[in-house]
Amino acid sequence: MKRATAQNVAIEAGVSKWTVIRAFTPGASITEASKAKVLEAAERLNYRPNLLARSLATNSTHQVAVLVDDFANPHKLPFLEKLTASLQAEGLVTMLININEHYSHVHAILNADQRQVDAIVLFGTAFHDEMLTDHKLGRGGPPMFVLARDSQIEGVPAISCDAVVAIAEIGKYLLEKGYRRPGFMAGAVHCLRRLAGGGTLRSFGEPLSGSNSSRCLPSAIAQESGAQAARDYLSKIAPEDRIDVLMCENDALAFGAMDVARSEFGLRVPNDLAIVGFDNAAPAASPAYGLTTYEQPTDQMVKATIDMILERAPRETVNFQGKLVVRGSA
Amino acid sequence: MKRATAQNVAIEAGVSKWTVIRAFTPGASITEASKAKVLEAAERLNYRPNLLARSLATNSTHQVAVLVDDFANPHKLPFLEKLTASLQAEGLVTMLININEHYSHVHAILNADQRQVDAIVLFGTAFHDEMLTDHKLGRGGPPMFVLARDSQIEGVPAISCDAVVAIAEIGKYLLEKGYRRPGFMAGAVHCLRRLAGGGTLRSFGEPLSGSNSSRCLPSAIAQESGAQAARDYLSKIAPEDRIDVLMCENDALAFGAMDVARSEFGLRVPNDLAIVGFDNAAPAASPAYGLTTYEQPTDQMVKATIDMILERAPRETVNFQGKLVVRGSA
DNA sequence: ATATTTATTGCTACCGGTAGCAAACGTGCA
DNA sequence: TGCACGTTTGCTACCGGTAGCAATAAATAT
Repeated sequence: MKRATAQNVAIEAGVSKWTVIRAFTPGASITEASKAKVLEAAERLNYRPNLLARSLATNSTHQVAVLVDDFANPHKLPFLEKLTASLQAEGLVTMLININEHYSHVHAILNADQRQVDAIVLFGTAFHDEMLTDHKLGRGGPPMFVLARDSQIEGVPAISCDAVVAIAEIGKYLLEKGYRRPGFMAGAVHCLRRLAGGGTLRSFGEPLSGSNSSRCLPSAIAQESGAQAARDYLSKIAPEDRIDVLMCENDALAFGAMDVARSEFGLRVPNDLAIVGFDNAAPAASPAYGLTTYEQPTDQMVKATIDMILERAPRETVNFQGKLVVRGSA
Repeated sequence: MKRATAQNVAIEAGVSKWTVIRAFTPGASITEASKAKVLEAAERLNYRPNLLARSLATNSTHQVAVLVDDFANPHKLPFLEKLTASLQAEGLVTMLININEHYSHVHAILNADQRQVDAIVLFGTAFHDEMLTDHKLGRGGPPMFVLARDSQIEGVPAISCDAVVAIAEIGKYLLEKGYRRPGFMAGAVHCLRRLAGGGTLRSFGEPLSGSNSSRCLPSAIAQESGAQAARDYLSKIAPEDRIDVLMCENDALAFGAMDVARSEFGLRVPNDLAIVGFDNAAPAASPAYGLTTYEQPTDQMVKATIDMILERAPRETVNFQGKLVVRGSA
């Protein structure tokens, strides 16, 4: 059975299709009598307005594309929950696009654009292709935003946690605690880093002043990668030459590293090796890990993103301050 | 700058808009010459077809709504990753809808329906409201599927992991290991349970034959709830009266319970209390937990779901067999 | 009772495509 | 040169709504 249209309801109710539409348009000019008549007919035919047609006519879909490329980070899930819930509260719906080796950013953006989404959110994902950004989407394309990562792209605001402040705060804390030989573990997805490489280490080195220089362990983003990177490092470097604290770009890496350090190398955390994460993912709070980490102000970030999408706030890069969550690991 | 339409390109290229459309329709009847002419003009104007208009005309959006209500379960994330990736590989895009106290199933289904999605997948979510299912969506609505949970609803096929087999297998294993006093912890979201209440306990009780009866600890789904439920139970029941193995409806509950048992009650797992989860979520593999759990065949389930959506397979409930993953916790 | 204002209803045109028929075009063959 | 045939192009009608003007009905003023 084909679905009923406004026209069908109109015939059923003995009015014109525009009257039917009005019955479904809040605040439209229509008498109570005909509205009731229409609603009754609509009920009989089980009519529900076609939002596709409306979107076409009004040039607004109330859909927001959210691109994610790192499903390995457990932190993504609660963040995604907040984001979707908040979007829905504003009448927006989420188009979730998984960026991977078979489905590139360009692919995703082009697709979202053709589907006429109201905005595109690069969630924890950034990319370079200026050619696309500037040219293809310059002309009437949807606005783009980068969430939870910094943006290198002109005209694409970023909504993120202030990495410099975060690093400084973590560094200060570690320094006070007496750590002097820090190491940094970064995820290696897509050439960009949330806590951008050099800058990070320098900021961290600074509070530690003349201390030993930092070491960087590259890896892909994921718990298993964190484990592997830690394994490589610990088996290669003699105990006396090792770092005394490991900062990880995200908690997933930290969990992997901690697992390996404890169970494969018998190291005590934090005594033999302290570990700091970033995100305050759920398992960090569990006594099994007790990870000292840094919590992003996700509520603020989500709110800011939506405000920009709805043009309730200027569309420009903003940085929020997170907070250090001290637990047993450092 | 407004986006270019086929009509604009047509004028630019000196042809009719239908020729423009044909240039963008694979296999359409058009000469190489005019196709090149059109593509060049399209490039100049930065034309990209409007999929909204196409969807309206073809009556197919290539969008699939995925409803999720339990973001607290870490298992959802990799599952969601697979689902989105597989959908995208088939040219389908995911509309992710977050079901919560502010946004009900009915709300979500109605919205998805009005957006003309090609299918609705209740992912790990089930609901009763037959009134809606039968009446409202009976008439030309999108097909619905329940993924990773069983379906009570007539005409809504479920794609899930065979719970009876799973429970039997777990029970058999635990029996062999000598456990005799099992307890079961179920999530209490929305009245439905994946391993439906009574049946579960009976299946589990059966292999344990004449042994002590099972205990059920109700709670909401989430790690914190698991912790709370375990805390309540352990502080209330004397050590000698306690269960010897706790089966949890999902890993998140198991993690919470294990944390509490170990760190708050000093119990050794599995010696003092064995714990079994369900899902094989990422942290289960980590030495920090080493959780014995049951892995759902997610690949098969996702594939089956998509086959049904695309009508490559009959739309009927299917059950796949998972496998027991034995680790240290039981 | 009639004129004037206002609320309600119906209308045309349009959003940007698709489907499928009809005309125009070229080509091969008689 | 003329005709049949297949290809290419253009056309009308349509998908299911929205916008905003015009006509009509109802309410108020004179």
